[in-house]
Amino acid sequence: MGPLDSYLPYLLNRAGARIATAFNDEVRPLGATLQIWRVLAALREQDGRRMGDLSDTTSIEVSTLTRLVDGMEKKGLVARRRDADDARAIVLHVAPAGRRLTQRILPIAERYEAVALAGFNAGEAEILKAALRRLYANMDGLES
Amino acid sequence: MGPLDSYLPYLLNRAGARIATAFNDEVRPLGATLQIWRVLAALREQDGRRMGDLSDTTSIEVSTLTRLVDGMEKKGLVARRRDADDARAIVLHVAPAGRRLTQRILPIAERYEAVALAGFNAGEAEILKAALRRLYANMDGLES
DNA sequence: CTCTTTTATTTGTAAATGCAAATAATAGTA
DNA sequence: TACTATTATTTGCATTTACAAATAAAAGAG
Repeated sequence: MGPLDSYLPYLLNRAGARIATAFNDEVRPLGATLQIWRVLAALREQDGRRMGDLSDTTSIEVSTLTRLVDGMEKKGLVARRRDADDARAIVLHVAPAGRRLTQRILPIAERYEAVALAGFNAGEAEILKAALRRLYANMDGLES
Repeated sequence: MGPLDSYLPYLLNRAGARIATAFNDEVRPLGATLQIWRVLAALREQDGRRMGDLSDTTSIEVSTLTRLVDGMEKKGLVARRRDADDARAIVLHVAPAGRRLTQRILPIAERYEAVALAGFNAGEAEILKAALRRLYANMDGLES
């Protein structure tokens, strides 16, 4: 392996970590965290998701998610309901306070997208995103 | 903000998290962790780095790094020395066991690079890496 | 229909994390 | 030189995290 800054996982982590900590600092005054935002954003895309589904889409480990959701529930951001079709499962729904918080964080999220992609034109940005999707899918190749 | 999987910070985190957990699982049998590897890789690139420098290059928060290095020192992977030029600073050096561990992890790291970039040709890979470096640099634009 | 296996979530518990304060040394100023 | 400000690292402490085990329900086998 050559220099660190030609090593892809390094570059990926470095960029991700920098965005994550800056974003986290910025939503803290709103009483949120990056993890809370991840859950809210996933529910915004589709409400009533199962815990396991949320764990997959947010990349938050499922036992960690349980306790994160405990806190969000106490804050009135979300509500747990038992899934009608499968009593093992819990489905999570946004609550009014969660919707309000989402609306407050959205412009910040949009600003981060814009700042991160400054100097990229639309085509370049799409190529980058496609590459990141491919990269994620490529990791299937390890389950051997 | 549209669908999650067109949101760059999301794609970045998702890909990074997947690589990170898989890698972590893989080095665990060797008595290592991803964080330990990050420090070893940084020292492999340049030995005798300061704690603050290591914190920057590994994206590990400096107080977390202190305790991580405590553990690595106990395992004989690295050694702390006081910087001769500036007695406030600590410089970290790899120790023999650290070099051996690095050698064992290197092929795994190389495999991860290869798997992640499967299907990318050399030019595409370099474009992706350049984009990730730019993205990282773009975050300077928030310090306003 | 009972028994076993699989799936979904939570809980126990130890370790990792990160903010803020403490410590220690250098650099700058009068 | 003494005094203040800055920089580097560590420590205190509360929160977050994650592995493994426990719980609970559905699905499959006989």
